[in-house]
Amino acid sequence: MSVTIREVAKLSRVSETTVSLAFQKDSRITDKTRDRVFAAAKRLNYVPNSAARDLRHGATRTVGFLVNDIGNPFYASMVQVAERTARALGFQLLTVDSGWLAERETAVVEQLLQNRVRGVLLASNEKSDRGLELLRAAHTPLIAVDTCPQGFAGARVVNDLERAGELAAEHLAEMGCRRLAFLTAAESDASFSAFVALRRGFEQTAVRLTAKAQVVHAGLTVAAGQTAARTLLTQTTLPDGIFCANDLCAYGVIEAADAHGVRVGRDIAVMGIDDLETSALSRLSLTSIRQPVNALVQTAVTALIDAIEHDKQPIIKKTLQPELIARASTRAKGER
Amino acid sequence: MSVTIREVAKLSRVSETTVSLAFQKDSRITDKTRDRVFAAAKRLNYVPNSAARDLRHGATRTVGFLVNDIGNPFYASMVQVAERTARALGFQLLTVDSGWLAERETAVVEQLLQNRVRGVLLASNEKSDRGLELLRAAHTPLIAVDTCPQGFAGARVVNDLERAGELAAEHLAEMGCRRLAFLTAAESDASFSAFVALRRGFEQTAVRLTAKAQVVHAGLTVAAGQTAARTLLTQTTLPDGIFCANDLCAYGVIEAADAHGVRVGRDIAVMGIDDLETSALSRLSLTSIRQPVNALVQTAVTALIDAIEHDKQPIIKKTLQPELIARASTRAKGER
DNA sequence: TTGAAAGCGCTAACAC
DNA sequence: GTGTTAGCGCTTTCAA
Repeated sequence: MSVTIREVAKLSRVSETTVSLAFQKDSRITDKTRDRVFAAAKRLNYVPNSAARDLRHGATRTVGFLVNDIGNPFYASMVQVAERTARALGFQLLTVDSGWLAERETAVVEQLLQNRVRGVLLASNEKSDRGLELLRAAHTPLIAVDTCPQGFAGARVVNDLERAGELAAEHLAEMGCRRLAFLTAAESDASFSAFVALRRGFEQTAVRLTAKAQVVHAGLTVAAGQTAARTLLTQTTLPDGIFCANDLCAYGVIEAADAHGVRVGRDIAVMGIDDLETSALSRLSLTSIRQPVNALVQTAVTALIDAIEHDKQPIIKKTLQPELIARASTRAKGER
Repeated sequence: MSVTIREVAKLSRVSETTVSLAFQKDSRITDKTRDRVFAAAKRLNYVPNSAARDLRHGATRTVGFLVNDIGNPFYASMVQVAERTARALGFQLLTVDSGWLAERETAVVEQLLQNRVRGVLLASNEKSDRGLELLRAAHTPLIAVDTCPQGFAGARVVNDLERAGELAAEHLAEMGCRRLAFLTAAESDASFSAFVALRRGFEQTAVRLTAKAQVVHAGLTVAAGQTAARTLLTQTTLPDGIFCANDLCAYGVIEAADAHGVRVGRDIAVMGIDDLETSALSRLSLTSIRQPVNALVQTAVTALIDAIEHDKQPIIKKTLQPELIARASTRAKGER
């Protein structure tokens, strides 16, 4: 197969130990020997085998990251930050994608365990509890990021999504809206804690400030928002303030509203959450809620790796505050 | 550390061999023994250690994917498709992100080699040749996807980006534009083959149909397109047809044009490439070039794994054709 | 049908 | 400062 330490040892006329020590920059090795070893290694294109090293060490230098949908820009940027943070701390990141599916979630958790990841970042809300069970049974250090699975008592670095829901309802009420609606994820995904929290915050505040809010199962894509909004806009009493479970969905609502001749920001207020780069474009100018993704992921990865290095369970419980970014899609009545 | 095959063997009162065989569903093991083994394994929460397995086998079941920027939706969706395709074929995917940086590119290639990936999908255009050299020295099966590094003679499944550039220039010319401009990546990244190919196709066709095209270094983000366009729009003779190296950049151009009172689709035509979901929104309605990402990645991963399974180098050379999606951002003079 | 033993590539005692 | 040796968890002859 591939070049081993043995061949490097042979070529540089030292023992395997010496080669190993040279690669670990052990101070016992002379510069001269080290150079000889490195020269041989380079000539042979030797690359250490991490499986062998890990096996010997009894531990890897890998952390896992479980996300729902890596194709979604929100998760993709989390993965990017996580990878860099982990790398800077000497760990590699193994990202797996559950695709919002229970069965795949267990499959990928199993994959992480087979790979003996030292810790796991959880940004996937469990459909089943099986994955969590497995991780717990393995005593794998765990940190929930972004949102926290229902009934999960462990460490977390999360966005205050209930507060985000409140912010949304408060803002819409303040802008003069009286018939609020929340467009959440598809029926099958709406039980995920993120959406539950958003909904709770939104509904409670809506009830307090205006009236009972309508909840509609839409989805997290432009197409889903569009479809849901089409139905909504043909109702006899249409809502005048719509909060979507993400920005993409809100784009779909805007699209449908435009098509129906309903003026966004005048007849109806629309807002989302995630604050994607495109939401700031003046043509969309979507009011959104920004989540401090970078800080979130950096904090989580750092805490996770710290726990790993100190051989303890992570205990961090941090809640980051969302920020409302008001734009033209939700203008006050007076300004209309 | 973690539970090993030995403990499962002990609990189920068989040898380690039997446990191993049982897990491989070897036909020599009786159903009865198998059940006993599985029961014990479950009780102990045994999960096989893939490092040990791989070491013994002398080979992993992992393929690597090297991308430039996983935060970019275009790459993110490639990763998602690659992961699923690989999983379906019994391989796991190890994704690494070069961040467009030469040094990181070599670092992550080294990481892939240490992990003994059996093959690599290359969607990162090399800044240095070092990464490629390493991979070649290791005889790692390699397939370039999306675009092909300069001077790379190996297997590839690519988009015909030169043709994409032609399509863009042809379309703009047909729409009546006479002063074309190409907004490419930042100076430091513009030598990547993808942008070189786009530029070549665009310039050659522009020269043939209209006049010499202007080339401007912008970048691949909204902000970059906006900045570049601001400069461009204050020129004495501004271009009337702009082709951007991706959709995000084009959004930035539209934003700047709106701000300058230059009417997109009337005074100026703007188009991009990638055809992001948001480009179809009527408020943006960005003409773009669609690349068959799913087919591309599926084909590449399948070919790569096929080569791996048959212990040969991949030889596929496939070029997929881009498709122009005309929208309102580039309307014909007559329709204005 | 099951078990004993060797070895994948590497590291860490321990000896020299 | 360098070498010898054992063993990480697993699979795979080969023997029983």
